[in-house]
Amino acid sequence: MAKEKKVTEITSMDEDFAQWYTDICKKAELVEYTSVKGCMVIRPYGYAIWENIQRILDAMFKDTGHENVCMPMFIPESLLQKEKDHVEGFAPEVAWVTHGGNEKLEDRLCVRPTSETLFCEHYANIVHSYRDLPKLYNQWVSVVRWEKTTRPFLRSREFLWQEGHTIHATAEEAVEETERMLNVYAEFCENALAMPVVKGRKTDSDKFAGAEATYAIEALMHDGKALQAGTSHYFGDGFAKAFDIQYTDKENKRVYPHQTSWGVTTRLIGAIIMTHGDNEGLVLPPAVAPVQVVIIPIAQHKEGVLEKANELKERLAKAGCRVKLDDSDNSPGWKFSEYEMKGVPLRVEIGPKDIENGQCVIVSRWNGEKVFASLDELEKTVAEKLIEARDGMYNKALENMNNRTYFCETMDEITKTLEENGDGFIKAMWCGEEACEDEVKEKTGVGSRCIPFQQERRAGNCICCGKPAKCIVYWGKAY
RNA sequence: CGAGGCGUAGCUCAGUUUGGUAGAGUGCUUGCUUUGGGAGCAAGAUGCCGCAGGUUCAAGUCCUGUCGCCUCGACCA
Repeated sequence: MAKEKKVTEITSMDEDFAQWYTDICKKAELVEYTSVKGCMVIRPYGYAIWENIQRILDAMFKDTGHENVCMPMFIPESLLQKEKDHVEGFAPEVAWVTHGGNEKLEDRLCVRPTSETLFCEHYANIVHSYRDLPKLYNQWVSVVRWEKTTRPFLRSREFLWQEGHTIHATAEEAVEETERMLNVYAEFCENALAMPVVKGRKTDSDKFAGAEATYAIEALMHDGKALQAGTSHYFGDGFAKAFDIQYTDKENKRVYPHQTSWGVTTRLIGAIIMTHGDNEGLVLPPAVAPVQVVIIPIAQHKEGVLEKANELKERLAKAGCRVKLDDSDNSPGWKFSEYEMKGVPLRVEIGPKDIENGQCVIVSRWNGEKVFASLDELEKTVAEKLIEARDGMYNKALENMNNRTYFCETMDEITKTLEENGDGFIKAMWCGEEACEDEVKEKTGVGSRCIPFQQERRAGNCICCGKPAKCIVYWGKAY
């Protein structure tokens, strides 16, 4: 019978989380593989999610005073090598262009893995006076990092992202910018993606190559693994010195400016999948869902059903809703499954019986709740249900994160906690020494995720060496 | 890059042990009947068996090489 069909079935996440993830990517028509490893086709439905992410974030960037620019995709090797830590961090995973046509290039070109060096070269040209500062730039492009192990959205060799690059007169201003943008990311994740995050600073060993400080938002996935959802870096004047960017200040002195960079990537789509998805498939937060409401006519061949369905579609579209009417001749049951798999937040069913009663059925994807709604109040009810979906999804994800966050006082306790409860966030005190950080990872398998801004003192000593602790740290297994 | 697994129809896979006409389910196309949880019947189309060599009268099957994908590690957004 129908229920035995395997083709469209999604592997249960308890059975095989990795396969569940891959199934959703394919069956929800988000991506398709290509003949180049790690380079995927982002299909229309997947790309539409990215477009919504872009649209909302871009508005937030503009609101905070940023301008979009576009840098070249190639970086000459000589330019990449100007900042020592930076090149060391990225060189192992860059792709090189060695030929132009049949001619071998004198200075080979790397395909940008990130664009700090290009922005620096540019800033050196255009920043001369304190009057030229700050420059608050951002670009939406793709970058290439030749990863060995690849997974759709989480780790691909080419990925889409935005990279903000700003340059300021003072360190204070730059630090402020770094924090501001991390907050923008956190706000976006929590409001638009209904995804709770932990804001914090990365330990020194985990800093971006060339940064003075790296901040990150960390999210916890359904399987208890952590995912870095966004980063913001403070560079101090290190890049300015390496690239010889100087300006004349008010006192007519030549000084170095201070820089930042910050980015989020299509990995956010992976985060959405693994934060909200369930065994029926994807569950999309309304703000970024390509289709917010799907209308499914029941017995659509019957007089008046399609007309009514179209009328509802027009009304919802007019009310500002992204709405789709599926009048294909697939059975209603097929359509239910299809749009559940694709994570459409709300389903509106309209059939002869409903029309007779002046109502329709509204089903929420995130909790499966089914209600009858008066057709007169359709717009209002749909709007309420969409808000309810965002709030419900956020609270559910927050509860999952809280339930999977543990405080530990000894290394053995970490091991025991992970064994008993599965992966999650471990909160533990730390002395600040890299040796201890390494030892924790080696002995328990969890790495430091971040030093949260929201500090608490739950014990006096470092979990590893027992010396006085400096801070509490979130530890976890990461994607 | 280390360890393991897998490449046969759009998809999931059988067939490989023991060489002998290329298979199933699902999907796709057409028609009719259906329609409140992946509908039914009938007819039809679809294959460089990952790629390259080799052994053989004969290779999806055996041998060698190679490429790709998946899982787990190490590295990373």
